[in-house]
Amino acid sequence: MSKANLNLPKTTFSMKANLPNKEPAILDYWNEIDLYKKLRSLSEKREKFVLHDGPPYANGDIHMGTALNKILKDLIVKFHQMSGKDSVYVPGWDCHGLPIEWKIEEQYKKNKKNKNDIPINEFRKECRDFASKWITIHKKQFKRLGVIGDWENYYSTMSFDAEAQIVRELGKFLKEGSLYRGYKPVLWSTVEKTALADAEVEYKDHKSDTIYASFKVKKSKIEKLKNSEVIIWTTTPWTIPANKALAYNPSLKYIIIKIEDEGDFRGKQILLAEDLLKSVVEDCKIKNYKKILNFKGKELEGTVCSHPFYEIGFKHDIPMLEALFVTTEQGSGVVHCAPSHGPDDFNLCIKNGIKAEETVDDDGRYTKNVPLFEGTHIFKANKIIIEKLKEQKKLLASGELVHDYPHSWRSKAPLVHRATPQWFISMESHGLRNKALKAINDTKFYPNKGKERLKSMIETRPDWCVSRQRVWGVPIPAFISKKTKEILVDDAIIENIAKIFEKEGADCWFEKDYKKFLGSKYKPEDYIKTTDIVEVWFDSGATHSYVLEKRKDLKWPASMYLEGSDQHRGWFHSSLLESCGTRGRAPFDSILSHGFVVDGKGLKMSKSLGNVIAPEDILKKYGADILRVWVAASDYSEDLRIDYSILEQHAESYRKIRNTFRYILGNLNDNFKKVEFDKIDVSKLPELEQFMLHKISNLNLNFKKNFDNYNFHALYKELLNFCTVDLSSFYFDIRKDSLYCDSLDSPKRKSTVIFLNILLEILLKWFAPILSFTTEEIYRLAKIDSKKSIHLESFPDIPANWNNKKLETKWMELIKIRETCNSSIELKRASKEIGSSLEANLVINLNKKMINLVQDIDFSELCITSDAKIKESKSGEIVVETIKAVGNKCPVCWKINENKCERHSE
RNA sequence: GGGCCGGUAGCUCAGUUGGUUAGAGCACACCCUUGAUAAGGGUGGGGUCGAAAGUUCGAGUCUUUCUCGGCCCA
Repeated sequence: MSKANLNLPKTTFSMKANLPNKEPAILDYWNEIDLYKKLRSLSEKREKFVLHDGPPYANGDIHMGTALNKILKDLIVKFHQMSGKDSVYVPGWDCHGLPIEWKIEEQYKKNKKNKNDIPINEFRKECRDFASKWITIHKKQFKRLGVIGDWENYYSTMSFDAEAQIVRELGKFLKEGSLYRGYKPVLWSTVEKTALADAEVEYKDHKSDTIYASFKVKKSKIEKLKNSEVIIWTTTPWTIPANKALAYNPSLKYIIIKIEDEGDFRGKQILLAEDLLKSVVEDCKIKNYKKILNFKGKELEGTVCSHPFYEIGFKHDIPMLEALFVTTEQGSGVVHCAPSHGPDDFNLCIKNGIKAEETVDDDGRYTKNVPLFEGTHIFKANKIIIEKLKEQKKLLASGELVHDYPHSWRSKAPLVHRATPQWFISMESHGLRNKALKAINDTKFYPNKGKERLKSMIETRPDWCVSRQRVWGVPIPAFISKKTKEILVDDAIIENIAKIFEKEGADCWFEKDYKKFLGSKYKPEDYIKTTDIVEVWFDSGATHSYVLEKRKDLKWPASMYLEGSDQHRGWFHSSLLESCGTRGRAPFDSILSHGFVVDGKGLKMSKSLGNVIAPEDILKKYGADILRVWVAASDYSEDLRIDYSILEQHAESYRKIRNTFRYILGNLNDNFKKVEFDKIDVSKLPELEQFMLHKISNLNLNFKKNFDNYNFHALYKELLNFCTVDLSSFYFDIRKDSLYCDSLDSPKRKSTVIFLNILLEILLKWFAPILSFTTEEIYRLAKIDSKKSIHLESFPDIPANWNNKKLETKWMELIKIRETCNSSIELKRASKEIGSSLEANLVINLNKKMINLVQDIDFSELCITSDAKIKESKSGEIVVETIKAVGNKCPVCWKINENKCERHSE
């Protein structure tokens, strides 16, 4: 061995990653070899793991949240695949719905076209094309992240199969009887005679009539309230005929006062919130009054009033209901509730078993459900109502108020909340709520807190409103009898509609002639075809039925649903309800939810704050593997912070890992030789290698444990620490001497090479799900196997005999001694006596017991010094002396010897 | 405004049922190396555990209030 034939590392694996350039080539390669197909045929007979993709909305470029979601999914899919499952991933898209409809309308607006002039199916086609366009774009963006899935056979909620199955699913609720027609307030324009979405609403000033009206108390636990009247304030007097309840806040303080002024209210007692007494007295010009009683709102429980128009035919009871939305900002502290004319009112009433009804028709006129006022237009009703209230001595005051009020963006006309006929799925009629709650109990949640979150939502949610008055969606496949007004319930018709949709898509529903849906059994002239569409949460909530159940490569239920934590109210929620309603259990075995992406300070990303980072920027600057590291290293159970300094930290870690691989490859000269793990005679290896195998064995146990709990950030950290602490600064540093300066046939060097081969294979596999591109680069460069891709591999089986607890105890001691040696060397270095540790000789003072433990250990090897001697001492303390080595520096191994170098002199 | 979740070194994260002086890696500083070299090694500094009050012999950990942030609802 001479200086000329030193075994210095040599590799074609570059130190610089250059990921933004290299990754696309690897993507091409995966495409070329058809990796997804290979994965499937490879794992044909294995147990399935199905992560069912929650469909993103096919609209707009992906953002960090979507990138996080897809990468996290890909991590889990790959981990399961490599742990021996058939881990199938079929991406999907959510396509129907208002935002796309809205986009198309915007385009019309720009071109001065009117939506109403366009045939419905022409409009729907444009929506479909729009969604398709975005699916293509998304697909490319998701693939770029390294996500492997069945991109060619993705699913979408607008495929004909999906549209047909959504009809069948709805049919099941219809047949069961839990799908019913009811009423619910929506924002309505009486001018355009249509419902408006939030995005179509403009808020601007509007002058409203205001009134203080009174409701006589009929029944109460509070004795003094029995002769009193409850005061309400409203800016919509015309809703008074639709009043069904009054709302109070249980935590507010209320007061009863007696009015002593002349007029309709002389001698009457009225109830209001104490905090609003001053403003009510002022508004109503009450001059003389007496305070009668104070009490907490809670005591109002069970109080019932009668309608101000009781005497003229409004005989129904008006219960007082507890509601937190009642505040002391304005009014009287009691809110008048017309469930047909306000979302708050509606929700409160439905919770208390009071249903909304159709009180106002499309044009804005009272219906026959409103006695006395039928046919009157609501915009002309205020005056009449105020007059009637006065007549009934129930009007305390009236006035006017200019305030922010919703208007139609198109006609600029003021809007109203109006109860319109809607389709609901009952939470109670067929025990849906209980089924869903049980299903939650049977589901595993990661993190566990998701369980409570979903449960509390299901516990309190009202019936599910599944209809929308829109065009871009699946039609509600129902016919209503002209004669009996009953809904046609017939399995054969539903199946017939579904069959037709399967062939033609749902567009055909909107064609004039609907005879073909009814077949020969029913006459089209006897029925009205509904024009509502299904709300999109039902579309996506039913994906399990047309994706998981229908596809042979998948299974029902899914192993996992994985989405952002907002989906507890979204997809998790709707999927759970849909599936419990139709199949009696959840469509998933487990749910994993992740937090939101926020900036480096924990603030949400927004254009106005200027803290938005697009995945595209990161891909250009760092590459997908860095983004994947960020996902793996972050704790997804909370919000995930990201900014360029955070990314820089992760890029730094990546470089460390990359250099770990580079060291191994260099010392193997890119020449990997497969080692059969269970054929190694561990006891024949040097103790250092035995110890490292033990480390691997330990790490493997933690790797599995962390994967079982989907604890990726812990898993990644352990891998990273292994690279930096155990390998780079310990094992690699020590073994450089043997690798560089021992002859190729030296047993120690050969053992080292065996270990490096083992290490390379294991590390590559462990890192593959995270560093999908980099591990593939190495896998191909080092020709690890003929399998064509690292992603076709499985995690290594670590032989049980690699674990060696006894050796670990011993080596923990050795490492402690090594640390003391380093401290001692550092002292000499600081005083400039030595530079390199090879310029040092060590004298290590140990007690008898320790000496016995370390007798076969060469500390000059462990500490990379020229010499190390052990001296016996009495004390249990480790004391190390560093002495400057004198002699000749061997030109080969650089060790300093008084005599010739034993290894490197002929 | 309400419900839920969270705040531990510059960053990413540990921190058991309350119990020594709160840990790791990265980053940083200094030194060494120049045979992993736009690499590698060594040593070291750095925290009022979001704030305050309380319970306790003892609080990062339990209670209350406040504050900041996130999601959902209104």
